[in-house]
Amino acid sequence: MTEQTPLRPTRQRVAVAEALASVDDFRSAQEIHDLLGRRGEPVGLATVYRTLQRLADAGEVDLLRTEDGEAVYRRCSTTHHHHLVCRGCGATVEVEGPAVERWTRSIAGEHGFTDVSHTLEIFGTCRSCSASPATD
Amino acid sequence: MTEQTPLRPTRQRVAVAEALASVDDFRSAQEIHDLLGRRGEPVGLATVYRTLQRLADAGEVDLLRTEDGEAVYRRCSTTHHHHLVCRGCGATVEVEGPAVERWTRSIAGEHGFTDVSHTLEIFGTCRSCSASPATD
DNA sequence: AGAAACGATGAGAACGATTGTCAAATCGCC
DNA sequence: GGCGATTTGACAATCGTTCTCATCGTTTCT
Ligand SMILES: [Zn+2]
Ligand SMILES: [Zn+2]
Ligand SMILES: [Zn+2]
Ligand SMILES: [Zn+2]
Repeated sequence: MTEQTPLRPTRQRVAVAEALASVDDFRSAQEIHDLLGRRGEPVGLATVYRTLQRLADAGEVDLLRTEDGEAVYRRCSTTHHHHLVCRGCGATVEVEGPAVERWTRSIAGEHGFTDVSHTLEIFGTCRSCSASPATD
Repeated sequence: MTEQTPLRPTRQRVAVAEALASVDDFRSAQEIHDLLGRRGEPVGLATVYRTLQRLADAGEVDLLRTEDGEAVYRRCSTTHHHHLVCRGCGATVEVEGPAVERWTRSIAGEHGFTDVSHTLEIFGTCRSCSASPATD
């Protein structure tokens, strides 16, 4: 349906994908851009943005917004899931909750809503962060 | 604890609060600012931003981020709840789900996370919007 | 009342994330 | 080896939001 032109695996796109694969938490476009620069395979900022958007649209990476609205991306499993994210270090755990899925669908149905989607993120302080006060 | 100086009910603050009370869906700071302007009681944009933040901090309004990261506010009930929002017209329904609350807490606990909070929003197309194709 | 003290306001500058522009580089293919 | 289509990246432009700071309104002395 929303069929795209098959995208080309350019050096830049590969680099962005690898950068994402090499970290385990959510990163912003700027962070990826910096990471790549430091790593010696510079990719233009605009290209990083474009690539991340494509990946997100294609469902290959998850996108979420930090509390101050910044977009951050993460390479995740492809099945539907949610995230448990540490506010301190960003450590992320993918979680699933069939009951929640059912609940959102049914409550939306009760109110006559169709074409339903949802966002659900859980934030907290992970074990190691509650041990060490904060390396700020 | 996070005790603030008791804020003063200035004309501007009252106006912002009334504007929020007069609508039933989520609105951005800019929208509130425009609304007030049109309504004949102009309030500086910076003041609108400041006021909305205060209200949100005080828990008197709910804040959420649109898909493109913009902050939008709504006067809501003061108990913990979530939202069912129409992507077409913005119509909003407050919903509660004790089971979800329990689930998030327990899953976070299982992973050793403490100090847990969460966000959960449901989006869909409301009855009247699925009837009329879209006034775009 | 008059003055100091202090919070509150608003016009405009500053900011930071994101997107747009467009000429130059790269690729697929003949 | 050339050509049109795609992609890139330096840079400008946008846009929501925050900051600055001179000014204003209240409250609190005196
Ligand atoms: Zn994920
Ligand atoms: Zn889900
Ligand atoms: Zn609400
Ligand atoms: Zn909840």
